[in-house]
Amino acid sequence: MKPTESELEILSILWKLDSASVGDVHQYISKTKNVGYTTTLKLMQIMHEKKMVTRDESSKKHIYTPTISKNETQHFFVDKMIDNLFGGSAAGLVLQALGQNKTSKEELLVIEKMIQDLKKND
Amino acid sequence: MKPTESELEILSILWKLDSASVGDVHQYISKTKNVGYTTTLKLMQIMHEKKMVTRDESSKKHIYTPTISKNETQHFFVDKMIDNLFGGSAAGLVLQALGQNKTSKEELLVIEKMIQDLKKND
DNA sequence: GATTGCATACGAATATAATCGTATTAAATA
DNA sequence: TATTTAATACGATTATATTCGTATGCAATC
Repeated sequence: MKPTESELEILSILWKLDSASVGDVHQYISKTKNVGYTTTLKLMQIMHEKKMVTRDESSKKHIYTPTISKNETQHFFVDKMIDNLFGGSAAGLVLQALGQNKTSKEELLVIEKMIQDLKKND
Repeated sequence: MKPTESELEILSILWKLDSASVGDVHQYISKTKNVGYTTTLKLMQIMHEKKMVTRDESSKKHIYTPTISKNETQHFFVDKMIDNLFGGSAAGLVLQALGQNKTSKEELLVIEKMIQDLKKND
C-alpha cells in the first residue's frame, strides 16, 4: 500500500489522534495548508475506497481509523528510499541522516545501544 | 529541485556513469523495466528543460550530465522523510533503518565511529 | 545522390493526484 | 413541522507524470 503525499499527511494526523472525523483532520491540515474542506473529505473518501482507513458510519459524522500502521508505512518508505537512493545500503541512509541532522546526545546513545544489540544478535 | 520517481531512476544511472547518452540510460533501464526508447528520451528532455541535467549537443548523440548531485538529492529526500514520517527526528529514521535491514558488522562499526565524532563535536 | 539507420523533437493520449463546487441528506432547533 | 446548519456524495476540473507514435534530421554507406 503506497499512500500519496496528501494521504500521508492525513494518515499522520490519524495516527496521532487514533481516530478522527473529517472535520478534525481538516482543522489540523488548515493550520499549515490552505485547502477546502471538501478536498480533505474527498481524499478521505478515496482512502476509504482504497481501504487505507475504515470508517464508523453509525453517526452522521463519520469517524475514520487508519488500517495501516505508522510503523509499516515507515518501513515501506525507508525500504524504498534505501533501494532508490542508497544502492540498497541501509548504512548509507543512516550516515546521511546522522550527518545532516542535529541529533541529541541522548538519541545518539539510544542508537549506540541498538547497534550493540545488533552486533550481538548476528 | 524535486525529481519524480522516473527522474530519480535516470539520475541514479547518470550518477553512476557521470555522463551518458539517452541510449546508454535506456539500456540500463531496459534491464528492469519495459518501456519504450522515446519515453526515456522524453523524460530526459524534460529533465533538461527543468535544468536537472545539462547536455552536450555537439555531436548528434547528445550527452547528458546531471546538475544536481547525488548527495544533495539524498539530503533533500532524507529531510523530507524525517519531516513527513518521523516527526522531525532523525534518530527515529535511523532506528527504523537499522532495525529493518541487515547491516553488516563492518557497516555498524562505521556508524559507531560517526557517532563518536558527533558526540565530540557537540 | 539515394537509401538506410540511428537519433532527436514534439504533440497527443493515458494515468494518477489533488482541488473544489454543487447537490443531497440528516440532525438540531426554532 | 419548517428552517437552518452541518455533514457527506459525487462529478468535473485542473495539474502533473508517464507513455508512446509519428515526423524529422543527419550522417554513414551503398
